[in-house]
Amino acid sequence: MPELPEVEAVCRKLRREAMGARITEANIQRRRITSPQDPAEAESLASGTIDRIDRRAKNIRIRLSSGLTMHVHLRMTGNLYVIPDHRLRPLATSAWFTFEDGRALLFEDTRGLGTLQVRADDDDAGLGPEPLSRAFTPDVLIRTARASKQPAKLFLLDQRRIAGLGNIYAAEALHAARINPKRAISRNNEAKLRALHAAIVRILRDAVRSACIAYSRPGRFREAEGFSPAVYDREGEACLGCGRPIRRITQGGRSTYYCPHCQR
DNA sequence: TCGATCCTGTAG
DNA sequence: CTACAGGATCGA
Repeated sequence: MPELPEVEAVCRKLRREAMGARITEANIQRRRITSPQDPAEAESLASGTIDRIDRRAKNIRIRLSSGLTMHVHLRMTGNLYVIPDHRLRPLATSAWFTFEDGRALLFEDTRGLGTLQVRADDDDAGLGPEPLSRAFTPDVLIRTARASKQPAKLFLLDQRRIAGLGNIYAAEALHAARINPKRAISRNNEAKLRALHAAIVRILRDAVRSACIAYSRPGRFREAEGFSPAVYDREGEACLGCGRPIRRITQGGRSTYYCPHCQR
């Protein structure tokens, strides 16, 4: 389930629970998650105390006292959280890191598509601006949009343009801005692009807020109340704007939900 | 720009 | 049984 807001929530919770912890043992359970890095190398590098935890796009970065950084990407089904004892780890464990105080940082991932690498730097090459940072201004969006021939939906999913938007929130933002997902992003006028910028920021902020509430509750689970999609996963249901049915199409191999009437 | 691919789980 | 899943990369 992780898109930017959920990753942000995971990150903030980790920051409260794992900052300053000393890693005494690292265990990569699924070899492929570190690819192309050798799992043994990742294990040997993941030591020392945790100095900083932050997020870039959908990556969680855990900075270690050695100066190295663990880069964790949860992909579709990953989750990263602290458990009281590593022996409590679930079956679908991709990696775990024991702390000096007996707790453990757990990387759980049902599908196992998530990744973890220990790298010498915060290498973000190629990622676009963070949509919730000051760098993401309406003018930045307008400039990059004008230069792209991609369909609007694929443009929003392209991490090189805007870092961190995913399938749900891309669809929601396009609906809020009344933009047709199939149409080239560059063919929208300035007013629409400004509306899109505002929609992205507002929707992500709201989603971060509800994700944080959901994740801060005891247990390791959630269920984001507070956020109910206007179009996502609502094929055939009534558009909240015009009452006509929401349609589902495929773009880039993934579902896009939109209202053909409101989003022209 | 498409389709396949990495995996497992669940809904229909 | 098939289709699909909130992600991203690769090669044709």
